[in-house]
Amino acid sequence: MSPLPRDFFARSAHDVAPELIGVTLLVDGVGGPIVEVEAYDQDDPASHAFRGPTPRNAPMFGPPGHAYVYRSYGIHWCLNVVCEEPGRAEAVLIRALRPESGLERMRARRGLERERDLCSGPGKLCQALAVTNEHDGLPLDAPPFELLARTGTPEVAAGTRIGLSVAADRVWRYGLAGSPFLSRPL
DNA sequence: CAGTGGATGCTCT
DNA sequence: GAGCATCCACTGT
Repeated sequence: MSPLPRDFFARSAHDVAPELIGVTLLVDGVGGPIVEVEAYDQDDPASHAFRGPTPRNAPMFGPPGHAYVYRSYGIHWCLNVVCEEPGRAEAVLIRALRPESGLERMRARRGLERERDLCSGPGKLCQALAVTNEHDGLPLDAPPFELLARTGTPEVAAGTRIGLSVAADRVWRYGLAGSPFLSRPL
């Protein structure tokens, strides 16, 4: 597998999101192919970028191809990849992946055995891959990150996003059709 | 299964 | 001071 092209993220999050399904994400060698993502753009009331730049969302207004990591509900971390429609702040939330590499490290970090539950949600995924605010703003084409292009063309399904109190009806969630590693079916 | 509620900390109003 | 881009344990069918 080869690294993603450098300009992969220099596009709208709506174009990038479905193409991330099947891309392998590794952090310090731990991870696997992405099976679920959600897109967020600047005109989106559910997006952290909606109300303009703040200290927290600064990476979203920075160059594409970098990580945006935020704390969720005071407990979990969530990982986004920053995209760039020219002049806009956009990102794709990585919600789930199929555990493939570093299974034992994932199990130890999660305190779980079941493979299906290791990375089936944004908070779980960050715990399994040990992603924290220390990764906020880091480039995705340099260690500890590794993104490997997919080899085939997976069947991508779309659905509504999860856990939102506004703009919950937008069909901006993408996943590998039928995968048992999704946070929820599509 | 489905539904409910608590944990917990930070950001922005 | 309110409100989270969540997860888990617990309840009740």
